[in-house]
Amino acid sequence: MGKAYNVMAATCPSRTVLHRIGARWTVFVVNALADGPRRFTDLKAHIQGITPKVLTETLRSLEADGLISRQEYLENPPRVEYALTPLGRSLLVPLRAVRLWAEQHVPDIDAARARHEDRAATGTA
Amino acid sequence: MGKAYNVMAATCPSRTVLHRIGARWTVFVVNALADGPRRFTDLKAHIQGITPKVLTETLRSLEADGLISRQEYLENPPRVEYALTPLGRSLLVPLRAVRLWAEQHVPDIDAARARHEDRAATGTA
DNA sequence: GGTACCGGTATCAAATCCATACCGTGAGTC
DNA sequence: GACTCACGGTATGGATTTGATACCGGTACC
Repeated sequence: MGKAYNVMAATCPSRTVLHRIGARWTVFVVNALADGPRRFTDLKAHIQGITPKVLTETLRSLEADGLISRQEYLENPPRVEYALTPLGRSLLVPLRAVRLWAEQHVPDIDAARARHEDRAATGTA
Repeated sequence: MGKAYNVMAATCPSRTVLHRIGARWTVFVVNALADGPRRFTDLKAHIQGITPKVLTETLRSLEADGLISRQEYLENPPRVEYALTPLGRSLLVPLRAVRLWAEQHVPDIDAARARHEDRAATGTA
């Protein structure tokens, strides 16, 4: 069967999937859970700059899509652990590649941006 | 040297790179250019649902980051072609993987969403 | 002269994202 | 028994992004 869905079609369901993946913080959360379950506060500290509200929203969305699981322990103090599901772990593969690409190509992008600045400053010539 | 940048650090430059990659339409545009240069109107038609404004913005950003090139032909009628640069082509590799994942896992995500709906409707039990 | 195509802009509304502050529960603590 | 703290979040309200729709200047064609 292979490719039944085509992302370029406006009505294709894969659109909504890609939308979720492309959401601002998905790649961070999924990568952060790569090494095992983490707690809310732990995630918040690890993913620097994320606000609790956005983290909550991201986690809820990912949970709704079956990419992560939320396990509540009614201990003391109450503890909540988030972990990747098998589906989430399969997404980790391409997302890790994206993260790696980003980390490896910072100099290239920076250089391109500098060149662009130059060209803009010098005039359109 | 390998990994000099860490995406999880708030101040890391790789953040801005990941931000650009994760922008709403980047994955579509880069994938759309996979098979060779395309013209503005062609892109707009191919990437269904994108508005000209957003397409323009996305193309400008990608150009600034050196991921695509914009070639203007002063012929008649005037023609503008966008193409991936070598850097953009290297990004194509992980992005194509993301696209494939999205296209392949639609049923899984749909099923998860349905389960989630169910659970929400039935009550928290 | 009127219409259509190309490569976009302009304008304004809507969705999203973010910062900051706050809440309820229970534990420790004095 | 009031005070404070950590955990796992919410509430609020503003900034940023995204989107829909309409339009523009230039040229060719009819």
